[in-house]
Amino acid sequence: MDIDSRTSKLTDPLETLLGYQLRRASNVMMADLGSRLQAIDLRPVEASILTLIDANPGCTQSDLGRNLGIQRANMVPLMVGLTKAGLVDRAPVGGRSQALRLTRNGMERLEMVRAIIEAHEARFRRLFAPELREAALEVLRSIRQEGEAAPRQDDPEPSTGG
Amino acid sequence: MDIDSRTSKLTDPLETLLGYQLRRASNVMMADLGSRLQAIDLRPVEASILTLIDANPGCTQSDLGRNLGIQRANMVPLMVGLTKAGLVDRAPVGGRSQALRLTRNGMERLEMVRAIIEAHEARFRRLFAPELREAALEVLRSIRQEGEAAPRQDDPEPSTGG
DNA sequence: ATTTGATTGTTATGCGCAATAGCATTATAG
DNA sequence: CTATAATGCTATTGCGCATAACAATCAAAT
Repeated sequence: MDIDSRTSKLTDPLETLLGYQLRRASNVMMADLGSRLQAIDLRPVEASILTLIDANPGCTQSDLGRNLGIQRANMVPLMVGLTKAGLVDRAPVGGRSQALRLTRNGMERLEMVRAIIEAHEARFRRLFAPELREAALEVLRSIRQEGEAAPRQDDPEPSTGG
Repeated sequence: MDIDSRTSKLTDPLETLLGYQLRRASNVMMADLGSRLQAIDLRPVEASILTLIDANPGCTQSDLGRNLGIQRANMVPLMVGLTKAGLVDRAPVGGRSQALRLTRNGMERLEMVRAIIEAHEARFRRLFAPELREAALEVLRSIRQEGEAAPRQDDPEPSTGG
């Protein structure tokens, strides 16, 4: 190898890989959001769930799972937690289904979530040239469709997660 | 709620969030790469490591960790695995450090990795309008810098990971 | 030259997220 | 009515990442 063998900066052939950059950028944003949400004792997934329930009162936890790409099984402890925390109310609706709604506490918490998310998004949105913003979101959505439509040969449905 | 209460498609206020879309897109790409790499018995992290060692022969595993955003402690089982698999060679170099190099097997495997990554990247790169490609990578890199530079108040160094 | 500090590889351990398989309950379609 | 499907749930596994601590070795300071 060349000159700076002993420094810690390596030449990085991964820098040009879309998948790699996407992953690291995503991790950075998740870390930022996570640390902000800690202040109101929520994790990113939980914030997503509150947001979704508010926009779709009466939905079931299976609905949420499908939209967020979370397995039914993994939704259980999540919803139990939010319910015990008094943020979500579950009302039997016939069948095994339960209609989900935010409690008053849940709505108040959601307001804080909104403020936090706004600050968080603003921090990073400013890195995008204005003309790029909408286009970027659009491309990201198309990547999702690409993968969720044809997960390659097998059937291993998405992993995504809220 | 409105008309299609009972369908599984919810109205999704998260669609416009950069962080959310980034995360889901990243998960899609990781899933795709993961399933492809399974064919040659490697995981994405391992493929990254092989790539990095090849580009920086003689580097240490701490170097790799720093570049990939992986904790020293978590590098250990990774490198043990790759070494036992006969893909990487570790030679003491003074101090506790070990100089890492790909074995012949490692180089052959890396060739397969390259082909796989190329196909994988091509699948998704085609979703980007050509003018967007370089700009997009650049923005993603800037997001990384943003987060790795100022992880917010505390010191919780990045989580990223290869 | 000896102490101080930093770095490297390592062990152990815990937490969070996601996947799988299986089960009981209830609604719906034939 | 019966077969099918969907919902919520349990249990278990594996992976990724974090922390704390430790021994070995080098580098710098006094």
